[in-house]
Parts: sequence; structure tokens; C-alpha cells
Amino acid sequence: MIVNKVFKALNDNTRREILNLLKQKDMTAGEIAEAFNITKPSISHHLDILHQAELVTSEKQGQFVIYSLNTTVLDDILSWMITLKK
Amino acid sequence: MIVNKVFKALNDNTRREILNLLKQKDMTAGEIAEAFNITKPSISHHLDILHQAELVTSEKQGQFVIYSLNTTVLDDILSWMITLKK
DNA sequence: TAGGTATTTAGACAAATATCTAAATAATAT
DNA sequence: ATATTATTTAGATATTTGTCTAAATACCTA
Repeated sequence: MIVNKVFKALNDNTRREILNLLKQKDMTAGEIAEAFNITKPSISHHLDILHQAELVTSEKQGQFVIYSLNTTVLDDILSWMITLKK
Repeated sequence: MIVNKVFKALNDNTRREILNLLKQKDMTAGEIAEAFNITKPSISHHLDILHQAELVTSEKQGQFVIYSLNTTVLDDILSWMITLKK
């Protein structure tokens, strides 16, 4: 169930901030890591969880991996919430 | 930060199901517990987390505690997501 | 007041999570 | 080829989380 993975992915401030960063522009894993006071392996792990939830996509370009925001999956959460509201 | 607590509260299937139950009608803690294959103390704990996130309100009526759904706080999550989308 | 019902609190425990360091993999450049 | 850079994987550890049982609290009724 993707809703499960999305809620899990969103339940962490660092991951939510990563999404906010990617809103501005696509970034490499290294660039993302530099924005936080956390080691690269930890950021890599966060990116993996975001990827599993399909909140980001990734593309390898040479030695870099470029991450992009994918908000389409948020629609599932949105409709889940709207259903609850009405 | 309430957004934090809301995301935390929503990151559990049992708690999301509790909210869906309360969508139909207000319920006592006992009634909610009966709907799950989980002990009453565990449900009580879930209700506490939902309450901290202000996703439910509670009112004591005699020996019963009646829980109600409160979706207003979902607006914060909604606008957080909409900001991310645009 | 005593006994019963509804709910929460306390304390324990296993599983999940966020983080780290060290090592592995992959691509580039000299 | 070798060294350098970018990223991920592996393994360890402390913290958080979901669950349980047992006990405490609160209310009701006879």
C-alpha cells in the first residue's frame, strides 16, 4: 500500500525538508547532503525511503545521482484526507 | 509544531482506521477498542497520540469518554502539501 | 460503602527507526 | 592503471514505537 509508505516517508522532518529543497530545483545526493548536518549515508537512506514512497525520482548522470521531486503521489494522500473530511 | 504531530499520528494504520470509524459517528473508547484486535490500553495510547495531534477531541460523559473526529487540523497538512505541489 | 464497569497509567519488551563509521561500488581524470 | 570523487551498502548502536499485562483511577449503582 503506497499510502502507507508515503505517510511513513512524510513522518520525518529531514525528509520533508528534502522535499522542500527539491521543490526549488533538482539536486544531486551530495548537494542535498550538504544542506544538512547529517552524514551522507544517512541522507542516502532518507532518499531511499522517499524513493520507495515515490516522492522522488532519481536519475544517474555520470558519477552523480540527480534527485527530483514527484508530487503526484501526494494526490493519494490528498484524497485520503478529503474523504475523511466529508 | 503541530504538523509534526499530525504526520506522526497519521503514520499508523490502526490510528488511520480509528479516524475512519469516527467519521461515521462519535464513539466511546471502549467501542473503538472493540473494533480492533488490540487491547484497550493500546487503543488508549493510540487515542492519546491522535488527541495530541488534535485529530480527535474527547469528552467525558459519566464513566465513558466519547471521542470525536476533528478534521480542521488536516488543513495544515493540506496546505503543506499544496505548497509543495506548486 | 462495596462492587462493578470504563478508561488510563506504569512498566516491560520486541521491533522499527535514525544515525554513525567503515567499506564497497561506480564513474572520472591524470 | 591509479587515484579521486560521488554515492550506496553493511553493520553497529541508541532511541522511539507499538504492544502487552498489571495496577490505578474514576464513575455508577445497589
